[in-house]
Amino acid sequence: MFVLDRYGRTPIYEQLIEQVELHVLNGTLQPQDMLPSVRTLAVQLGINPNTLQKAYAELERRGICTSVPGSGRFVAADARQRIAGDRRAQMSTLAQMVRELAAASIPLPEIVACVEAAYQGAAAQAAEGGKRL
Amino acid sequence: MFVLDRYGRTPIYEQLIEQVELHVLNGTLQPQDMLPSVRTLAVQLGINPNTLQKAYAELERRGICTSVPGSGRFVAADARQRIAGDRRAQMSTLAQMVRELAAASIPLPEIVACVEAAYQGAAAQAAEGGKRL
DNA sequence: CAACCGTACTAGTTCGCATAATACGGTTAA
DNA sequence: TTAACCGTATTATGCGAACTAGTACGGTTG
Repeated sequence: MFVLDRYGRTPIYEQLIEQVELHVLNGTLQPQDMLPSVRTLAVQLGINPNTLQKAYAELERRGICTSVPGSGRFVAADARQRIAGDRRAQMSTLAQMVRELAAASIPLPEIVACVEAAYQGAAAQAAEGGKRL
Repeated sequence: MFVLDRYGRTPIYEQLIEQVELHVLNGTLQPQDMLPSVRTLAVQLGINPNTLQKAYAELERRGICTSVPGSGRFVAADARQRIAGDRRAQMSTLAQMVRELAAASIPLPEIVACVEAAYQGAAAQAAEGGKRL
């Protein structure tokens, strides 16, 4: 359910945040679902519980999940909307990347084709995920 | 000519690499142009010569510039092509980002519009730069 | 009561980045 | 030729972020 890159530059806790969000977006994690507990998932991934705690705390700060001490941690009802909102704001990053490609004289159609292909691929995968529900 | 962000997460030496490449792409730096010397630029930017050395060494490894000990460091003849090639390879990163936006249910037309706008903006800026040469 | 859950805190390690200081060899021009 | 540049190399150091380790406390569940 979670795959970590131990050697990249992105911290583990950010990778965890990213992956939880992706699971929420593609429906693997639904509202009210319980997230794996700090201890069990830490053991399963071979990382320190504190690292996981940090990721969960950040997810909670973003309103993507809520914690119930003694019981567990659950996906918020409006988690998907919150994440989608954040992603929309992220589009400025996409724009920056496109500007750099433009500076490299990479033709616009090539970029657009790449974008559309990626989008179609993701949409297909989402449809796959939908069947599982 | 160079602007650094001292507080961001990206290392200074990577920012330097990025900016040199951008200057090559937009024509501020032309083939055979001499790059600022390690010492002078280090003083000018208020950074350590070693940090600059690291950036220059990486640029050289990529074949974007060549060093002539005792004389200076110069932009390679095919620097622009090399950078453009690297950027083309970078498009997988762009695709990944698009997939995430797709997962967030952000409509494709919205993404494409953003891409085209960014591209047009960059193209316009490139035309501006061209006039200066 | 036992076995979970989240939470909090302190301490210590590791690693990359940046700095500091110094030294060596080659080129250029006065 | 000598001074003033150039690139290059080496060693030591400081620093902060990320991560680990260990421990402790309170709440919930069965």
